[in-house]
Amino acid sequence: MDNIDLETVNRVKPKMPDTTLLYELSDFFKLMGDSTRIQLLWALEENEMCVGELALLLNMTKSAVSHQLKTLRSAKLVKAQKRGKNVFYALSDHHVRTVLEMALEHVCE
Amino acid sequence: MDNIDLETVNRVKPKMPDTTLLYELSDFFKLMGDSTRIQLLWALEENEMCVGELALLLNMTKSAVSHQLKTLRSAKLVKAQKRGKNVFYALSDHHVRTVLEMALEHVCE
DNA sequence: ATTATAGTTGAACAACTGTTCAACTGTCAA
DNA sequence: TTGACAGTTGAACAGTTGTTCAACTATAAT
Repeated sequence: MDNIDLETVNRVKPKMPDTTLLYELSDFFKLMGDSTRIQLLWALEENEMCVGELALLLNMTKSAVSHQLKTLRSAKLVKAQKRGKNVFYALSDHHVRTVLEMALEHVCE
Repeated sequence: MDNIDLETVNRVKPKMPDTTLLYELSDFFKLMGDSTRIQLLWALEENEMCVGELALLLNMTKSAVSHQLKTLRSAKLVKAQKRGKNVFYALSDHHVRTVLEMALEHVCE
């Protein structure tokens, strides 16, 4: 006696995402799953800004902001450009806006 | 002497999301930021399934699956229905599919 | 050259997260 | 009623994550 429908399981199994894609997907969502990083992306959608400006805007230390920018940068979501003493950050991927808007639609209902 | 452009900061500040929305957004992304939960949602997009079937499909213990289903359920992303000895889970929000597809598009490039 | 500012870095710490394990509830069959 | 199965639950554990702190590099101004 077995309450499991093996047919269903076997039909769905090949439709599951492969491991690589799966981890890319969850890594992307993990990246967005932090309020500081969302704020950074949100702000940079308005204007490129340097670390000090972002720190002032979010009321955080430059160190904390810099750490998170590094994370976003290594995920290729933002890019950095040094000008004089400052390092200016800007969005490098305009997919970000779309995904944020989709999530907003989901959350606001 | 101050290298910060206060005008930019003051212009962007009012455009930032308020605290509540911010946390709703990041909580939603946190929810998607786990490969097990993505697999569960992905599978349930194909068919409602009971805990045992999902555990078999993902090659995990029923306990682990149950814990994650509880998380998804309290976020209203899935709903449960008891039938006999089994508890069948199904998607309760078809926004999920859209968001997953958007993220897929982002990741696959 | 010296000093001050902008930003980065790594270690440390606390908080959080996902899985496991064992004990438990509830349902069906014999 | 007894036993087996389906699922849930909470505690415990290890692994991860975000911020802080202090030390550091690099650029610009005097």
